[in-house]
This record gives sequence, structure tokens and C-alpha cells, in this order.
Amino acid sequence: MDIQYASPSESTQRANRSVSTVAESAPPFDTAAWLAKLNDAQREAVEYGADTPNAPPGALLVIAGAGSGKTNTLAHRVANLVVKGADPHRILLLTFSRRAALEMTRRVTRITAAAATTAGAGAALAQGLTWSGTFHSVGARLLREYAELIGLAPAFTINDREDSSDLMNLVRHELGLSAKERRFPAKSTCFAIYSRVVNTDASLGQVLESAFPWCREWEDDLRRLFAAYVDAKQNQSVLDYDDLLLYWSHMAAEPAIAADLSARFDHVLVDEYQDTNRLQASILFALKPDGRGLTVVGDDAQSIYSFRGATVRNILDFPGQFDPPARQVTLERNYRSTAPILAASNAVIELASERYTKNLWTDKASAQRPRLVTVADEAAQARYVVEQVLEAREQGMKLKSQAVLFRAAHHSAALEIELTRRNIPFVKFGGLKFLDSVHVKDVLAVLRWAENPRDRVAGFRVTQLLPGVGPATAAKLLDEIAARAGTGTGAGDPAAMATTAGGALAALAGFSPPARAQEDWHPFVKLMSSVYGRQTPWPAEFEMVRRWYEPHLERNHEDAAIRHADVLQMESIAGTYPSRERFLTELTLDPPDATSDESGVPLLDEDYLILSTIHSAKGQEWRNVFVLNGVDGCIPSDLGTGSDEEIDEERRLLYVAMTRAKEDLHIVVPQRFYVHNQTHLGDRHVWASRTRFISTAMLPLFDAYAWPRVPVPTAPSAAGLAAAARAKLEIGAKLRKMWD
DNA sequence: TACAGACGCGTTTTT
DNA sequence: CGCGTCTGTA
Repeated sequence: MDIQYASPSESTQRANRSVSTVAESAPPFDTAAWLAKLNDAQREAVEYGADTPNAPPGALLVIAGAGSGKTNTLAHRVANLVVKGADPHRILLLTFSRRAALEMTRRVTRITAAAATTAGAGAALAQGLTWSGTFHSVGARLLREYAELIGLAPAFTINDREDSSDLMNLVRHELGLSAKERRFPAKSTCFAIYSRVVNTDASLGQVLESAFPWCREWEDDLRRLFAAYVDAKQNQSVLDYDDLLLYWSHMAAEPAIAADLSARFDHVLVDEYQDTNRLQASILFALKPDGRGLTVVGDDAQSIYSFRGATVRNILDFPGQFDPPARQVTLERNYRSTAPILAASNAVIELASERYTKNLWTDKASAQRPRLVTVADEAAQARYVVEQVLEAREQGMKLKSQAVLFRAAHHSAALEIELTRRNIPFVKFGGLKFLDSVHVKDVLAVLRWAENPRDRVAGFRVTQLLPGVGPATAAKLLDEIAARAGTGTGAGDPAAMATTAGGALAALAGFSPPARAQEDWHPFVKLMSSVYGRQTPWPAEFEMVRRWYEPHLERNHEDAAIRHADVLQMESIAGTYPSRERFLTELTLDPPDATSDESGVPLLDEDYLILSTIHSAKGQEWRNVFVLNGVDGCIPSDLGTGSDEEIDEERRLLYVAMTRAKEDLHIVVPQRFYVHNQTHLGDRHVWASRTRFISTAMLPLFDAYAWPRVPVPTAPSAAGLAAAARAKLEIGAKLRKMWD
């Protein structure tokens, strides 16, 4: 989808033609040339309001279909604003992931560099693009800046989902909710409910009704639990993901801060707007109430994050939020995929019950229709993919240009085994994270506790690493620390934090540990006193923590060696961050999202195949794409067929997967696959049928065949059939005899 | 109170 | 199958 720069002769012509539109005072940029290769709609999106970059007009909505050059257009818009005189420090660019943010910065740099008469100017301009990141990471940064104004400790630590569930669990125990006669919802369910209430701006009752009907009976207890959970977070100076948005939103609504906050940014640009939720929208409206300088880009056909509270209404209702309504530009020309791939993708999305954008078009002709490949089972599916991938590589297509996509992380298990067996390097995106393993979490917990002695979840975890210390002892110790270190309210200044650390340390040193922990207690106190007192500079501190952790790792895990390698890897990552706080924050907000087989992450310059969940594949593209398990039960997932909305989201998911392909698309349909423990009967296989999203009427759009291609079977002879029937009878009789 | 082992339950996608 | 929770024992 990259839009190439115009050849010199072409750009000169275009430049001459539009030179009259460029103001006399235009900076030394070949302005027209670098916009020449954009199509009309893209150019409209890029140039809207750019002539008055410091007094921007009302909001802009760009509906950008898959492969329509969305990233490129947004990057050009940012570059153009900067070129026209906008201050890059005052541009806020919100993207979906850290990866997307980096990509955007890279492109803006390249574009401005290409446009600038001197390359140095372009680089300098883009380096000024300092406010670029996810909602959560930008929120964290702003909150640290304004922390003292809003009664937050600037050294707050951030809980990831696991940590948040753990805290929810601690609170649940304290309230005695775990000892109910009827089973109370699990900690992760409680947290999911809480998170949904926060993100969708709905009441607890509504959320329970619509998304967790089986928990309705617990509404009162849940409300009590959530209140206590919020208290606990505040006492411990801990924020969860949702708080980063929630505090930001409330801060932006506070008149005293709102003016300052919104005056900081002349332009706010948001990518993937279809996947934002109510809370995020409220932040935007608070930042730019009249819409001036606000640009959002997205595609309602690619909305796939409603499970996270995202609502497609955000993008659909966006224009009407402002008076006059937002300007709307639609990008419908696809630069990525061939016409047959696009035709099939369009057909899939066309059957959605609600659609808003028009069909995409392209002029990339190709004779190759997308393939719909039927294979016997998951093993055959893995073999098919491997063979096709290798064949494509033989013909010069790098592994990196090929990707295998799937609905759920575990769908790639069989393939991963086959790839490992055949020594094909791969990197997997999505699914279990590096950070989810216990040993990594253990080490991080020590660092988090060091950063914030009031962080109860961290302390709880760390203390129990010692032999002979369980939940009861840990709780006792943490109570003493809390008593001596005070609560988090009103905290914030370094002196208070020092008091907290001092109190925590005194409690640790004065604690009489259980007999079994005697020996380990002193080294433990020594470690904590060093980290609390910041006696060891970062990143040497990490090494110290690691050395302390090693014997505990050894004792608690059979496979300590493998885990130890992970810890060492983390240590090298730690070295690239300037401080403990930055390391912790960024690791929590932007965890490394790729895992690979045990041989370790391939070096960046090596060639490797991409495996990815469809969700993680968003925004990416490859020449050759395989979609695994194109069967009902996987796409759509069995778990996502409750309502029409859910089914539509599953359909969009398939659409997103298909539109990642540039040249060749394979949808693989195993006829049989195993379902684990779905019934009391244990594992069993089920006969699968093609995904409902590819109807029989759509089959002509595909090249449908079975693999391996078998020769047309010859009819068995009558004599042969008779013999076979006889054999079957005899075997049956033998088996029955075993039990006579 | 800690911990090992039994048991039973659910099981997607992610900042 | 893998995880979390429960039970029994030291």
C-alpha cells in the first residue's frame, strides 16, 4: 500500500501545475511534488485546514478502507502540517499500538525528509514529534506530569491485567466474598466486569444485563467489591490500565486543568478510531470540545475490539458531535490487494447486517483467485502451509513476506510443531506474552515493589517467594508495612516517598519471619534496603535483583535453566531503558508482543515466517497470507455467536484477515479438528464445516480445491467391497469376544 | 500455616 | 490440557 514517490519528471510537472496554490512565504519544501502521488481523496484529507496550521478548522473524519493508504495519508497529513508551520511539539498523535506509533514517526520523518530541500530539516522536524503513542502511554505520561495537582503520587505503578485481577482477588478475600455458599465470580471475571463498566460508561446493572447475565445475582456484592478495589488502588498508589484513561478523562474535565491541557496541543490525530471506546472518545471531546484541530481516522468495517468496550458508534456518530459537523473524507481505492482478493473480501463484508462504507476498488488485476483449501485435519493443514510457504520461498518470496493468521492463539499449535520440526524460523504475535510467565512476573514484582513500597500485589508476590512464607505471613507483613508507611492519599513529594520506603524497611527489618524463612530473611532485607534507598544505579540494580532471585528460581522450578535464560534476556532489555520507572511503565504498557520457538527470537536481519492472531495482524500486510481454520466454530468462534452484533464482529475479523493479503490468499478448511475436553467424554474430534461467512454463492470467487490433490478414485470392485465387508464383520466379532 | 496432590472446571481476541 | 481451587497432612 506504500504510495511511491513520483519520479522526478512527473513531480516537476505536478509541482508546476499547482505552484500557484502555494503561498509566497512557503518554506523551502517541494510541497506539491510530495503530494502528487496521493489520490484526490487522500490529498483532501492531507490538505484539509493545513493552510492555517495554527488556527485549525473543525474536526475531520477520514473513513479509510483496508489498504487504502491510511497510514500513509495520516503520515502525510502530519508531515504537511509540520511543513506548513505547525509546531511538532504541539501535535498529539494517538495510535493503537506502540508499533503503529513507531511506524508513523518513521514515515513522517521520511516524508518530510523527502519534501525538504535539506534532508536534515526533515529529520529535525519529525524528531520534534514527541507526543506520539497509545492512549494509555500518553495518559501515563500526562498523569505523571499533573500528578501532584490531582492528588496522585507521581511514582504510581501500573498494574497489568494479571496484577489487577490479583488485587481484585485480595480485596475479594478481605470482604469475605470468596467464602460465599454459592460461588462468587472468579477474580478475572470480576475484573472484566469492572473494566467494562469503566470503559463503556455504562452502569453496573446494564453491563451485567448485557454482557454477564449469569452474575446478575451478585450485583450488590460486586458494587461493594469495586468500591473496595478503588480504595485499595488509591491507598497503594497503583493504577490499572483503565485508570490511565479514567484519570485522564476526569482531569480533562476539570476546568482548571482542562484549559491548560487542551491548549498544549494544536492538533490531535487519532488512528484506528473504530476501535476506541466511550471513555477514549470523552477524552478527545474534552481536549477539543469544538473539534478544531481534531482528526480521526478509521474504518468501521474493521472494528474488532468490542470485547474491550470499543464501539463502532464512536466513528459513526463522530461527525454529528460537532456544529458544524465534522468534514468527512472517504478513501475507497485499495492499493494493497489484487482484484480477486478484494472481490472475495468485499463479498464477505457485504453480508454484514449493518454496513456504512462503500466497497473498495482496485486496478491491480490478477488471474489468481483466493484459494479455499480443504484438508483432512489440523496436521494436514500444518503440512499444507509449510509446503506452500517453502514453495513460495523457492520462487523468491521471503518468509517475512508471508504470514499465517488465526482466530485464537492456540490455533497455531500444530503448525508451530511442524515448523520447529522442519527448522523454519518463525515469530508469533499475539497470545501468551513473555511477561505472563511466573519468573518474569516475579522479577518485575521486586522492581515494582521497589518503585512503590505500597504496592500490595507486588509485595504479596515477592514475600511468598521465600520458603515457609505463604499468604498468611505475607499479609501480616504487608499490614505492618502499611501501618508504618502510611497510606497513599496526599502523597506525591519525594520526602513522603522516602518516609514510605523508610517505614517499609523498618517493618521488614523488625519482622520476625517464620522459622523456615530465617536464613533467607537477612539477604531479603538487604536487597530491599538497597532498592528502596536507590543505592545501586539502574540497570545494575536489575542484576542485583536477578542474583537475589536465582536461588529462589532454582528451588521453585524444575526447568530453572530455561526460565533463567528469560530473566537474562529481560536484563538485557532493561539495560536499554534509562530508569527503573521507565522500564516498568513501558514494559507494562507496551509489552514485547512476539514470542518464538525455544531457539530464541530470531535476529532481526534473519528471515522468518510471521504467525499472528488476526487481532495482532491489524494494520499489517503481506504478499502471501494463510488463514487457518476457516471453519464454523473458529471463525466465527463458538464463543462469539451469541448475538447478531457478535457474529458481525466475527465477520469483520475474517474480513480483516483476508484484506491483509497483497497477492495470494489461502483460507484453509480442515474437515476435522479436535476439541479439547468439550464434553465429559474427553477429547474428541468434530466434523467441521466451512465458515458461514463464505456462502455457497460466493464459491465462484474462490479457487476451491482439496489438498493433497488426490487422483479421482476408481470405484472399488464388487468383490473387493464384499471382502471388506466380511473383514469388518470379523473384526467386530473379535472385539466382542474380548469381553465374553 | 505451608504445601503437595486431587479435583474439577472452562477454554478468544488486548491496551 | 492447564490452570486455579480445595482438601488433607505435616
